Amino acid sequence: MRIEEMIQNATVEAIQTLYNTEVGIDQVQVQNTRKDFVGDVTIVVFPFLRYSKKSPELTAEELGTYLQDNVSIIEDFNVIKGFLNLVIDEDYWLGILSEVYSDDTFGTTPVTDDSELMMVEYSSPNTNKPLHLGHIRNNLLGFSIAEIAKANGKKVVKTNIVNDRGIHICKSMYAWQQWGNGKNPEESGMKGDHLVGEFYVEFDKHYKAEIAELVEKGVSKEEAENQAPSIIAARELLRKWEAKDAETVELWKTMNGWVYEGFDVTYKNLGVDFDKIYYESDTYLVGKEEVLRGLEEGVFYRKEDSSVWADLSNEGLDQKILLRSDGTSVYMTQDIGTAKMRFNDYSIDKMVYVVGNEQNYHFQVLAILLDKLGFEWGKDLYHFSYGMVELPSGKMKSREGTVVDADDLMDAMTEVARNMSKELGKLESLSGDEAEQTFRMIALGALKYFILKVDPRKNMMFNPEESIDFNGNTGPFIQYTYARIQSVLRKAEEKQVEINPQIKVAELSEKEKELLKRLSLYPSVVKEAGDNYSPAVIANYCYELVKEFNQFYHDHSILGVDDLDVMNFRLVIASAVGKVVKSGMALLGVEMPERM
RNA sequence: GCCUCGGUAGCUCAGUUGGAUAGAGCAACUGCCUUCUAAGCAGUAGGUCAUGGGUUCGAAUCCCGUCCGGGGUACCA
Repeated sequence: MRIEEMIQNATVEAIQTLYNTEVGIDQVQVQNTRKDFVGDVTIVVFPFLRYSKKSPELTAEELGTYLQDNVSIIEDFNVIKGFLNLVIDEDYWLGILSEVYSDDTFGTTPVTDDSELMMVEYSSPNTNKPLHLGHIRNNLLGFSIAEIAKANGKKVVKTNIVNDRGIHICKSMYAWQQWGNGKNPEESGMKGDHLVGEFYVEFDKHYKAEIAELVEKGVSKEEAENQAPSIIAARELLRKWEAKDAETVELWKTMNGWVYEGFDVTYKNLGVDFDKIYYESDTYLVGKEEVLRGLEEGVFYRKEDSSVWADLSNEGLDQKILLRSDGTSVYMTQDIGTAKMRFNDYSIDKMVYVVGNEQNYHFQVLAILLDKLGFEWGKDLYHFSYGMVELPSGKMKSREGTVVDADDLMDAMTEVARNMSKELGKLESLSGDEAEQTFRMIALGALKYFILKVDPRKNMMFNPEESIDFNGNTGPFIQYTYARIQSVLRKAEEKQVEINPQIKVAELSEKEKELLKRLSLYPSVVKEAGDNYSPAVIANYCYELVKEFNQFYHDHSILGVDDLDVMNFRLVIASAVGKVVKSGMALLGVEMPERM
């Protein structure tokens, strides 16, 4: 049992005995004692004054006495105003330490046969352009949430819905036909997704010029946007694609193939993966069928222009289109089909969509629509809604080229890591390959930590010039500390020092005790991260732990002490910190280098 | 207009179900590499928690108003 629960239970019991009142366990606030006070955990007694009908000090005194007498690990207590500070027996913390040292799965819950199955959808790229910084946040969050769920004992299926059809890819296809001159990734040496993205931009350039030309001739802007030859051609391609025109489908397959090859590289570099991939081209028809079924069953209605709508005014929302007047499907249609297919394929207990907060409304509607269509899981969907990534220059816009490209960013950061490492004279003993691998690890560690340490729900600012930082509260700082711990452990091994996790020392220093207390928190941190879908909780915990260790490391020599018991004890602490940090960072997808 | 999310140091962010004197990092300034890795450590400085009220033993945190910003708002995804 966790110490917090233990004390909560004992306090409930104390209040029952002393004041003859039943209180709920969650009414007992147990928190870590603030640094400047004596004690390890603190109970706030203000809420109990109404039962004790005594002053805060007296109430705390009474509770403290009871707890000290009845809970074996409570050694002492003191009272300051309404705060009851409890001093926990050192043996308790030492017990945690040897647990961390010997249990490789410390803090995690094993997956069993009857574990809940959670499906996490993330990434969800369009196939007309390469991945950018916004996708990076999505991918890192999705991957991390899946890992955190696993650590909390859930079965997880990571999934990706690829938006491989629609007007966007037709724009790239048309531009390639018109101005591509048969360009392809092999001959041009360009990454496939970048190549296709180039034509998407090309399309937009021509499209804009055509609009301007028409407006010049006196056509209204709205009409111009519909009459521009490029857009008409792109729409024609979409129509031909839906009609399964052989040539069009062939081009579509080829260009998507280029994009997938490119995506594979990006995903691999980013360190994310998927268990099951769905394609919109497979799911949109299922969605259409479902909408038509809903129409027959009277939950949707058709307007005179033959478009299909859902009336959500009873839910406090407005009308939502489900099929266009020309019968083609919209975004929502596809999501209905995808959901149906997924629930057919897996027995999903929890469906999580990792999608930006700009789509909050969409998912609110999706849940209601699925519910209306009779899927009992509809209202249980969880939209993990994360904030946008903003640049100093403002919002990223693909078409305007104001995006930070994912591949470029990773390359640039690796470059910085390499230069910095050389400047610092590090890793000179490693082979070129090993060093290169470490540079990448550091660069990705910096990027992942930077993005995951902030509250996912909030918008975040990314300044490409300043954000590539390797000092302070960063991934590399954590990696660096880990590498130093490994270095100490290697040296201990060279010296043939045996490590015994059971050994005790006469007295714990303040810093040592702080470290043990923090280590004991890891399981509840993992749980909290799982409950709140927040990798940031883990990132911040790891930083605090590592910072604490670094201070310890500077004040306490580990291998330089004469007392073997003390050396042993400090080695156990170092090793335990290393293990927890590695485990925690793995939940963020951050790898730990053995040296750096 | 309506809906929704936000506003904490110059900048980027933390801040436990309301708890003790609001914390980190960056940037600035001071020290510390002959000693287990200085991608580090120690220190100085930097705050009317947007703002006005309310709730109570206690508010950055909860409620209401105002200001500022992001996002959404019927045939883009």
